Amino acid sequence: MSQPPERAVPTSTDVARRAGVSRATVSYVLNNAAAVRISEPTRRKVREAADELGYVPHAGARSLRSGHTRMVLLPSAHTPVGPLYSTFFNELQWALRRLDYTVVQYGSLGLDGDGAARAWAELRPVAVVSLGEISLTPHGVDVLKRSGAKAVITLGPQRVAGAHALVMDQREIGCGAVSHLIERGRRRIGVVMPEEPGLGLFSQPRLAGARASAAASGAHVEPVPLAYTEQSAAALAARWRSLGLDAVYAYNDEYAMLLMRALQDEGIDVPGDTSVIGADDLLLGRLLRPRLSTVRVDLVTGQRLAELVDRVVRDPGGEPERHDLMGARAVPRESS
Amino acid sequence: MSQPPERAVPTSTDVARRAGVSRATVSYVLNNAAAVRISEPTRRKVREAADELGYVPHAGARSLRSGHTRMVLLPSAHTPVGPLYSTFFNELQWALRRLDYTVVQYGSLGLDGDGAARAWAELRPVAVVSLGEISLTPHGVDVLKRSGAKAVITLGPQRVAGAHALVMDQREIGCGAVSHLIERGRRRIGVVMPEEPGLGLFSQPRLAGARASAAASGAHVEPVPLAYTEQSAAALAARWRSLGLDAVYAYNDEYAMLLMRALQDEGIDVPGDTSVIGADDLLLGRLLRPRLSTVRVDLVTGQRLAELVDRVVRDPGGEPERHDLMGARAVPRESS
DNA sequence: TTGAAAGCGGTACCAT
DNA sequence: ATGGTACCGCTTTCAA
Repeated sequence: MSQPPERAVPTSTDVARRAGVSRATVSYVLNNAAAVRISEPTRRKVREAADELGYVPHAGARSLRSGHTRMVLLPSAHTPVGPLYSTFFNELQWALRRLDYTVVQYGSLGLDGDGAARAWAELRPVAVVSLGEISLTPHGVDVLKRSGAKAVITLGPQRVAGAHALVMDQREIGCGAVSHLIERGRRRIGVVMPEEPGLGLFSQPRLAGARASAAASGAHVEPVPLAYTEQSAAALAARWRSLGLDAVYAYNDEYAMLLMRALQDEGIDVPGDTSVIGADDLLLGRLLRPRLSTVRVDLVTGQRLAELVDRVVRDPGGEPERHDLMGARAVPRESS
Repeated sequence: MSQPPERAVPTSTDVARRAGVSRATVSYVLNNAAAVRISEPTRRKVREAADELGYVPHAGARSLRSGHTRMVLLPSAHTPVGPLYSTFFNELQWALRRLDYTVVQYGSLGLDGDGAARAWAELRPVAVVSLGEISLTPHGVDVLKRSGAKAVITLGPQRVAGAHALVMDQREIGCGAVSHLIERGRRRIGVVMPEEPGLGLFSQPRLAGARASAAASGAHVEPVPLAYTEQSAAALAARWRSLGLDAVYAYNDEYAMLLMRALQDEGIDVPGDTSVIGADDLLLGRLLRPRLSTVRVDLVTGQRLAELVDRVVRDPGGEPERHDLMGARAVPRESS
């Protein structure tokens, strides 16, 4: 099929030569240019030539000429965990494609905020939608905008100067969890803080929300570190009684399941001795006994976010908006 | 920060003017060109000017000039499920970046094989590593190679003509699971087939492996459709006894956990009446009682795959190789 | 209806 | 040590 002898990549010049027309005509035909009328026979010749050569236009050359792209760049450091994010992500990509954008995820693992922004800017995306795993600085936002990005949108716990912010206030999750526990009469509440790196952007605001909620009713909140391993959970369970807590909000359902099992193995009754609540409403949480209470998060739909991206791209003039996008509500089951 | 009045994107010409040098010098300095010697004061002036302007080179223009890119494109349709894939994915991205590649995931949801290949080819990636969620055709491979891709690597259940194939033979998973069940003395084995779309590329070969393994010992294999919902699991459990099966390999741990719980709720003893085994070795599987047996999959490390990509890019001449990359072995716990 | 030509931003050869 | 310049592939204006 493909010879080593470096077959040259076919260009529009090759197509033109093969079809016996000029490069201009090739461009007109292949882009269905409305402004000019090209005869049907010519169109066919051009298309055939392009097909036979396996011609594919060079996106870089095109963007160089036109001065813009239709690329929406989604930075991704850790691929987002959980079905919540992946559903959202897929929706967003699908909706953006329908709006005729090219959606590209840029793996930015191991890049700092400004370095990442520079790397993204090299691709001249028309929009950047950051899910907040990588911390975008105000300076990074500026670099992107100077490089031609019409829309820089952050979707995360905090807003960033200069960017349109879709604030997913993670505090609401911690708040919802702890409020529920307090309603259940709990007063000394542990909040699991995952030890895994990269989760701080989520766990910190969740803790803050938990604190706020507790402060309002004079309850006590105690951060509890936990790694996502059985050993770590067992160790925590072993010293659980000494902590004197009567409830725990365990970051999300996965950590909650892990901890709940460890507590049970230690002979601690859930929810009798200790209430447990997670977050994300994973199906698996319903399989445990007692069924895991959780906080359900209502994320913005990918569809709506795609529409916002498109609106900002078309009219970049507007002031950076701030939207609150997340609703969180406790779903009591049996573990609390 | 950013005015509506369309501030022009700074180019190397702007940097040159501001630094009082030529564009050539700017290029030399910013790329640390070894061939030419530029005085230190000039270097500083150029760098300062670039900084002040927020200059970021245009990747498209660069690739146009140089005739190649360092982009490795990873098509992604459904973001891969499970910690196995995401770990692998992150490793791969990280390792490729260390080799100085730009890693980009291209969301291809809703594109057919050839359309997708064309879309990818427009970006002129130097390599494409397809995880097999999108079906790459031989023609698609050819389009990519003609557009300059040095390496087209498929990582999936089947090989594709023209591409280097890293065959992850999913059959081994089904084979490992069913062999284990047969060793345990089981003879009538259900194989869960997820009803969710997009999983067929994985579930079909797993079933084939299960069949192959069963045929060798005269055991019976029965495909059992199951959706990832509690209702579906309950319905299946309700008619379980009528199926007359004494074991089930449930695609992966998530489906296995779901089904095991439903069977238990139906009063069916696991593993007494029915053995259950999953795959992927999720931590959560160990939290259930009985602990879930599973098949652990040893995927190629991202590091090694990155090295292969790099090798093929540097020496594209070689014949498409075929590597077998996956080892699978049963991890018996308590459910089988 | 079609073609010639300029120019987008960056690189690298060849002069100076 | 630095500058002038041709060229990469594509689009689009203008002329024929």
